[in-house]
Amino acid sequence: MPESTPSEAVIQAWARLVKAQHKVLRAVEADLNKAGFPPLAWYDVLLALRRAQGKGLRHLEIEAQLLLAQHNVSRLVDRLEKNGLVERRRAMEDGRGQLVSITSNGRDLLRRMWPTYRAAIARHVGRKLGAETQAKALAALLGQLIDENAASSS
Amino acid sequence: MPESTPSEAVIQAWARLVKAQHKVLRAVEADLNKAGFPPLAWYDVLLALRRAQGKGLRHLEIEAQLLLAQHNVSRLVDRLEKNGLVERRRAMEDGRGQLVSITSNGRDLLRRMWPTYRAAIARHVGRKLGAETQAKALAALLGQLIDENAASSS
DNA sequence: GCAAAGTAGATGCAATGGCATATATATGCA
DNA sequence: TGCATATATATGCCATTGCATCTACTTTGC
Repeated sequence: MPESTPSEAVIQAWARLVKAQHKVLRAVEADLNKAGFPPLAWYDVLLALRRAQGKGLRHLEIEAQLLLAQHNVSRLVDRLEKNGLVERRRAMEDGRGQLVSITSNGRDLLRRMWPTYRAAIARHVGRKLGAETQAKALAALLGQLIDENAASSS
Repeated sequence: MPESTPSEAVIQAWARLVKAQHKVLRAVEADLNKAGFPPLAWYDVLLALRRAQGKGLRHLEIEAQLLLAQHNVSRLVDRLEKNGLVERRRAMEDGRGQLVSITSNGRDLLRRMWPTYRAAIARHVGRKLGAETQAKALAALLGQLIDENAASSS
């Protein structure tokens, strides 16, 4: 059953999802930019690489974790490499593959960005949500939207 | 008091906000694209114009409603005009201003897009939220993020 | 009434993203 | 083995966005 007509509440949730994210993301990016830091996408990639420990990640893994298109990963990694934040080496099990790993400069950037980033999250998200329970509720609901097979019954 | 350290729940809410919006927006845009329709931004502008009735809107008003940068409004309106979906005329109270209004082609596009758009919202948002109360709760929480002066006490 | 400052919108340029396609390697199967 | 197909990543081209600046008109202060 298609259920092609969403309720008013669903439409409003959708509209606000787009608007809230847009607004908050812009504000956070602006704070980072003002402090002289690169865009959030760089942070995200570096963080994923740091979590992967020394092993490094394949483009495919970065793509899946960050929901990026393949060609964008390729070019984002280019930029990071050009800035000395990551290194590429060929994946030995697969001659087609690249194994991308974070450099010490990359780790350093992560460390230096975090205080600014953290403060931006607190200001633009934490401060707007009165209580801790609201943050938890929001995280849970958004989790459902991300989840491949949530609800769907109704 | 700066409160520069957000709780884990806030950080998670932030991370999921970005991820959920990204994922859902992509999916909705893909559905529209697959059906041969222009990007959502066009719909948003046209919808704002239709709501403004015959009077039309200034660039400034579009900018504020859609959270767009000024120069982007200028070019987005260019594209819409080129496609015969909107008309510009000088604002008579202010010689610098443009008054943008929707054409009948524009109205027609809105009508034709809605069924596809609506179905996409139902599929990518409605279906993931089990109950109506969840949609309402999500809309309310996201509303707080958009609200200029929400909470802030804590 | 006019110069100075302000505001609305446009535009050149560089960076980024999307789409299609190219290149290199890997795998499957006759 | 060897060719057809699949997979991983790169790249050319065009559209869109961001940033800075430009132009045209308006308002303010004298």
